[in-house]
Amino acid sequence: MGYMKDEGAYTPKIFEDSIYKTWEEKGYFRARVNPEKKPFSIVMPPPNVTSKAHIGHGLDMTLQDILIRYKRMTGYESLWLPGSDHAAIATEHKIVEKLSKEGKTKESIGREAFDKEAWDWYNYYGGEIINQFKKIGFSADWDRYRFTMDEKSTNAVLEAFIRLYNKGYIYRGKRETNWCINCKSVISDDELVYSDEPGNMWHIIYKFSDGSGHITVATTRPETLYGDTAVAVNPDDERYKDIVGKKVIVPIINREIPIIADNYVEKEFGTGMVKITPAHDPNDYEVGKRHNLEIIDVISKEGVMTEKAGPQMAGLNLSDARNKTIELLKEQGLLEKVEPYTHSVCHCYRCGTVIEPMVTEQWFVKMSELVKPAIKCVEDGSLSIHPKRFEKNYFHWLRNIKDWCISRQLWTGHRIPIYYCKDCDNVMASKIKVSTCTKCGGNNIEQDPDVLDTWFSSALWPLTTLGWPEKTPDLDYFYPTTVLVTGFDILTQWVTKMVYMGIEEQGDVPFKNCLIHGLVRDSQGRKMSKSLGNGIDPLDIVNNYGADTLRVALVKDMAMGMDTRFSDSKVDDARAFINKVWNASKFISMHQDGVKLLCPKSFELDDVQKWILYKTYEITDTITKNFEKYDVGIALTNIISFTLDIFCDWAVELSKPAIFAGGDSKQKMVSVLSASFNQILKLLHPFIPFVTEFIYQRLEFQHKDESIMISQINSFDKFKNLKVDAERTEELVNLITLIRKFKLDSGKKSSEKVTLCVKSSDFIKTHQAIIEKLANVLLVFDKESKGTTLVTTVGEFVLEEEKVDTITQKSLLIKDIEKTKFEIERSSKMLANEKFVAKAPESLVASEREKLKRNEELLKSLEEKLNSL
RNA sequence: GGGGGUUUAGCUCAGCUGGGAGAGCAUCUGCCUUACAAGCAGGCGGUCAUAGGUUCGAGCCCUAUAGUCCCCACCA
Repeated sequence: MGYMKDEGAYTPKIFEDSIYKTWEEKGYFRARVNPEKKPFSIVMPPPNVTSKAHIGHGLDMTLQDILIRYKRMTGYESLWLPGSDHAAIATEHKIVEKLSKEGKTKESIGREAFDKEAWDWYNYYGGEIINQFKKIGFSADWDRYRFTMDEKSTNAVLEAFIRLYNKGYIYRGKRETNWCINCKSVISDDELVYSDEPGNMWHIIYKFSDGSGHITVATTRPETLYGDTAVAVNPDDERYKDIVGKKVIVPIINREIPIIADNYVEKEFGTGMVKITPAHDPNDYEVGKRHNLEIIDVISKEGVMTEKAGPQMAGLNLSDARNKTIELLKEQGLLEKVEPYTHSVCHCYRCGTVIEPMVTEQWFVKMSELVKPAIKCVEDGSLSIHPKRFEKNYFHWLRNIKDWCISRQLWTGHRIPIYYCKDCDNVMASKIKVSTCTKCGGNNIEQDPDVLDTWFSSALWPLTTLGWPEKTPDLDYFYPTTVLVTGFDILTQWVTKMVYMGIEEQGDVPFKNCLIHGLVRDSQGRKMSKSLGNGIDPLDIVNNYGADTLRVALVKDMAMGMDTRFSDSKVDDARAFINKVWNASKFISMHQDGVKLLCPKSFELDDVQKWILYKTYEITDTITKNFEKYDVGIALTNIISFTLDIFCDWAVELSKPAIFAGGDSKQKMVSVLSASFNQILKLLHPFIPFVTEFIYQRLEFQHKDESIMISQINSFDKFKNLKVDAERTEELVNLITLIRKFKLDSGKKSSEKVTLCVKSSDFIKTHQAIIEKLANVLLVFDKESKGTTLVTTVGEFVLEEEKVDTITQKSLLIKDIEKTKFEIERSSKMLANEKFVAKAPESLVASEREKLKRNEELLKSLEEKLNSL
């Protein structure tokens, strides 16, 4: 088995692809309904079908894969359910773009041909991101791959719509909505992006209709004045008390409108007077409703002025309309002043176009009732959000929720299953195409032209992927799923929607836990964005350094819910770590050569072996606890530092004398090291699946499965009781460190083998070989010698020299004495405090007493030594 | 305007139900010691943002202040 000796350094390229292929062929990713095991399930947040994997997917999916793999190895039936999303607006944009290059429009080819285009698009891109995910090692059950537009999903979406419609939760209504004149669709409040932009505040004169003077109103959008139906003041505003109820004339179109009083107006802002344009401002719309004002829409859905704006404006685009309006106002002397003013403008999240508030007819989901159980399930703990603080965001969102606008004026997506009879105005909801009116029997039927918001299907995702609305065994076994992993940015956007839909349609939460992580930022802490060009392609990292390196670089040092930075140095760090594991495996492999492994329980263990096994138990326990808390990043840090600081730095080094001795002692030591390393590989596997599998296949273990992926992590608690014995090795480790430092302090090179004289003792004799090798010294027992001396709790070590270096010796002793005195003082102070002794835990007091005693003894020896000089 | 996060070594960040301040990188000093120079051994470096409070004991809990970041609402 010595074939790894010559394989050199860690080179993931050689094995990652073929390992993944084997896993897939063996069907290890597949989950099935298995009553023998407890289910653990995660529904993958579906990436856009047309997108490429970015570093954010990298983190999100890696976290999920880590959980899935860990649970698979700890006795659960582990299902990771993958899929992708049709991302209506994004896809529609791209198709329209493509058509326009071909000189076509969607209208020119018609709805049916457009659907075909969309499907071509999905199919063209469909596999791409999934293949990328496979490169990163994700162990999703690809056989269950689903798409939000596939037949089953579509059926589920229509089913849910109709159920909600029939229960009265879905209604159609005219509302002030956010209109994107580029997408030619309404977008929801959640899809707005605000940005502060410089503009002007125009102060416009409105004359009283009775000729008794004028008022001045300030506006940032003069072109909307044609839609004004009132001017409002605050009812408590003393300045304007007398004019409420009077009429003013809207400039240019010379329409008469009333002055009204409404609390919405702030006295201090601007002139304290607001022109009210219900058709094109959400607040004005509300004011208009309260005062029964007429709604005059002066901007069309195409973004041009309508005829209602008057003959001079009709047909102009918005910026021309504004310029023309200003010009006319100036001519008529109705523009009092202009001042620069920065205000926040909302844009379409997709195309960046400025949003026009507009009254349109849309479909809505009524939220007031749906939201109640969604709030309750987090309050009562049937759904836990990790970290807990994100509950606040969750509650705040749901408690302030508005009805959800679910219709989009697009062609991409699920078409709303509502049919209108043109003859009798009957409205019918149906999954299948309606051709005859259920009321009048007429055949003049039209389907609603709109499609559903993409989030509507996303909201149902945990249900649809498990087969809902059918009562499938999957749904029965895996629902509610165990945990949903996602970034905090879509906690409110998506998570809340799944929760209330899941409860409404299936009577239970869609997932019992929700794990929230942060954003991946660049090395300077900036968001990664196309415009900055600071994005990192995860596949580049995979190609250059391996998938395992990418995964570690993403997850290490990451605290859940916090943003994390990604940088070259993290990649280097990750790679260095994996290389270390690789080298450790070479060491083990080399010494396994010709050795028949024994079960560590089958022979008498020495101190070092007990320590190795106990420490392995301890790390297993720590990792288990952190996984239970979903502290994945901390679990990784734990296992990394165990591998480096405990296993590589000490276990391997401590084992060398026994191994080099050969024979029986080698056999036992290699058996113990192998058992421990096997456990390390398993604990590491969820994080670095490829390299652990590669190594696992090539090493010998007492119990070895076909693949590490399907092996089980045992608790190792059969070694839990070795704690006390293991402490002797801790002492040994401390001693070696002291001697190493002593050598350097005494002016010796670490490479120089020096002779130390020491009084013989069981402890030192037992570990002589180890001390000599690891500290690079030669121990001579019970020989009188003068020389610089190291005083320790296990004896004095004298550097054999002809002459004592008194200055060095003294300074060393004084340093040690000071340190020890400080320790003694600390312990004494604590123990002198009656309240501490009375109130602190007993074990803590006891260990403090123990320390005090030990240090007092050490101090005595140190002082004796000093006095003797 | 409302809400939340964050502030710990030069840098990036961990830190468990409160019980002696941690890691990596950087830096300094030795060393190619038969797994590993992508390495090993050792060192330097911190008033845990500030001010109070609770406690025998506070990086951790409470209050206030400041810097910084985010979310929500939205300014005519």
